[in-house]
Amino acid sequence: MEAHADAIREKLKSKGLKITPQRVSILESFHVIGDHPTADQIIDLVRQKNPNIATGTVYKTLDTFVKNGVITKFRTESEAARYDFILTHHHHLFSSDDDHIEDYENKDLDQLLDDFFMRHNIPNFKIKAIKLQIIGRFSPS
Amino acid sequence: MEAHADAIREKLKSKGLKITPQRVSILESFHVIGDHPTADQIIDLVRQKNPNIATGTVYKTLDTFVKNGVITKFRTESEAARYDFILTHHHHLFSSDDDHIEDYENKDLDQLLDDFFMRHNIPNFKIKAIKLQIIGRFSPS
DNA sequence: GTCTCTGCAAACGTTTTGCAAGTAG
DNA sequence: CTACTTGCAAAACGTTTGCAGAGAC
Repeated sequence: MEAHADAIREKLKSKGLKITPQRVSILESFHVIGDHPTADQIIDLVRQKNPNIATGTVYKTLDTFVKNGVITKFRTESEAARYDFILTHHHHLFSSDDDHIEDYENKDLDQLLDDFFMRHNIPNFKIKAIKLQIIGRFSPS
Repeated sequence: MEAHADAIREKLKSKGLKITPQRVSILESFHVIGDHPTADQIIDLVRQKNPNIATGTVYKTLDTFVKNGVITKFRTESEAARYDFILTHHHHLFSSDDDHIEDYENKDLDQLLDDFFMRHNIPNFKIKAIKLQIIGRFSPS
């Protein structure tokens, strides 16, 4: 029934995490919401199928996933943290009008930045990662 | 006594904001804390000289300052928002070990990014600003 | 004198915690 | 069987709000 269920079980197993219905539900929700959900959005969605799931459980689970490299967590201008199912290095486009966020991935850009900082070393600082926050306006396509 | 007091009064006046001891204290605190303080750090510092200042007042004041372009506000991986006294466009270096943050400003970098996105247009998106989060490790100088 | 700002306390939204009961392995 | 996970409720944390009194201009 759920197309991603097997892949999700595999992923949990490969990280040495126990497979529970709650965990599977939470990971499935990323495929439905797609975007970059807040904990609250995940709770709402998961409760449609599993009304008894506790708020604390979702937070603990998301935390476990972040710690085990299943998902990542980031923050925007607004209060609530957001979770990201995509693990490969990427940047974000932020709408200046609302909370909408999209991914942006471009190897040339990353190469350009690498080259730049190779040439312009920052004193007493060793770069581990560079993330761009690209703020602007989405226009209807 | 306070070296920056006059400049601060000028700045408030130029923005059409009333000059109150609380507002002056809060702006002075940026020169003491230097870094990128949280509201909480500002409250602690301001209370050393002005023990009666209310939490709500500090938040409201910081908000007023942001709205009037006196300071800016941004978020990091951690919970609390941070405030920035520097208004010119700049990027941030984030310590991967602790909460330390430093500014990074480089016109060449900004030019490089402008050129890049001029050549690589993002469909249905109009860029307004680009902020780099440069994550890494500060080494003792 | 007017209008804004301040202090206070209550409340809000998000997230964390402690613990007893439940469940995956 | 054991260790980890869940549900629940309380509380912690950062922040916002409403209001009455105080203060800047």
